[in-house]
Amino acid sequence: MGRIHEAVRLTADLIILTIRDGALNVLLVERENEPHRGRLALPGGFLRGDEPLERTAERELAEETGLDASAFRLRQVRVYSEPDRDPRRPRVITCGFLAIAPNLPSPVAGSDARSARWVPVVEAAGAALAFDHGRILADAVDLARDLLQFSTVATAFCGPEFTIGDLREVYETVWGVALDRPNFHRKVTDALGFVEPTGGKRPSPGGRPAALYRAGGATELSPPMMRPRVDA
Amino acid sequence: MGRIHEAVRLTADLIILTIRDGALNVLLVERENEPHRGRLALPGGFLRGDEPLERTAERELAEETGLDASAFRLRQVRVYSEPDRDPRRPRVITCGFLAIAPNLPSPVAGSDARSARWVPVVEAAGAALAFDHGRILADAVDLARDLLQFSTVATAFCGPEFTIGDLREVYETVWGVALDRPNFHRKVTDALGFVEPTGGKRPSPGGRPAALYRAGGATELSPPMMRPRVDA
DNA sequence: GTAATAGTGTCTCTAAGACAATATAGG
DNA sequence: CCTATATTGTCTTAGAGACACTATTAC
Repeated sequence: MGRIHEAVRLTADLIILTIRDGALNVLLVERENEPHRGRLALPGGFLRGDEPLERTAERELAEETGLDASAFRLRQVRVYSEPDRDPRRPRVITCGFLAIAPNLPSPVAGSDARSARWVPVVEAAGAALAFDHGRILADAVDLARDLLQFSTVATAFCGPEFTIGDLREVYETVWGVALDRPNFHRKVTDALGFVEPTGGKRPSPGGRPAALYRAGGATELSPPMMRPRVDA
Repeated sequence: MGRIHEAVRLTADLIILTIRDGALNVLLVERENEPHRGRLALPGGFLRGDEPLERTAERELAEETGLDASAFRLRQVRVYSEPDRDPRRPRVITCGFLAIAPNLPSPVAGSDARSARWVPVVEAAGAALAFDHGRILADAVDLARDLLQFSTVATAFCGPEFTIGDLREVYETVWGVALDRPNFHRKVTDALGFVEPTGGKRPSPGGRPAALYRAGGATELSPPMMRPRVDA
């Protein structure tokens, strides 16, 4: 085989999003090796042996967060193959994988990455992440915003039981808009398979207690949750 | 670097869709080399030197169709990295790129691929394509169907000038449904930036001549063109 | 005239959005 | 009682869909 078909190395980079303290957060690690040593970066790693790239992503997810990767649905964001995105040779090309996580108890129970921590997305977008991870993060957040519109993934940001108010806060946080409470409530409870009541209730601070729900069986959301028009 | 990070080779495979004789067609080539020699496959090729994968795709598009790749908008479908998808070693991992083309004059004016030809998608889905190209094609067609819904790419299936009827046939062909003519007409002409009239007309077979339009400036379509509900 | 296709008008119905009103808790 | 949050009700309006109707050509 000719040298013209340069061999490359592939990595899977993870964009693990969650909501903490009312803000969208992403899991970042501090790089311990060159290049970009000490910079914040998305967790990720090299494709190994005979695994598909999806398994690479699952493996890294488990290593970085200590969570069972099978509980998450990973989604490809896209491939990043600019020749200068990584100075190493042979070239390093990556694929972004989006994961949506509920609010996790400790900062991160992960083993491998002692330096892993949650960072608000607005803050991460301001910081200069390693490689082209800033761009990858932005693309993943865009994807997440679209997913909220047409699928039921919003429940993945919540725990096993949640209130309609919790779910509304997910939309408001990820989209950065305020939604009408009564209309949101009706829309969500009317959509088939989005949420189903558990029968339980949770007290609200100084108000009527909210009914608890769990995620329903549907993955597609129809009619979609319309994002309010942005009048530019 | 340890052997654990096996080097891989990357290819870009193209799913070039067009409409011919009222049917959705895809450009396929007959493989001239092993593996899968003689089988139908998507056009594509290896990443070369220091180019990004997008340029690989553009290059192959130009080589296979003779068309200027800059006239097309290529979209990543996704990465296919199953270890057994290609028997060659080192592993070959590919990324699908969707291209939407107007009805081209000759079968294919391409230079390199003498065996390139348009194949109806329904026929290609039945035939056993090389590698996992059947799956890639199916994913790309799904993506195209979604794009019609939320973007203005339908005009890319048409030439520089087209009638509303032409555009309606694009939707009907790709979605495989019949659409209401009056409602479609109003919807398209009312949407901002979707189409703009050229002032010209084109005679219809035994009917009132149709006004000609060209693609408008918008890329997003809002409100989206709703695909009729499928009652499974 | 008829046939065929292009385009307009109008009605119904679903669903989004605004917002009033009611329900249920803690103080 | 008041306050805060959850939930239901009601009205308005945008837009999808059905379909009658008009317009413009070829024959």
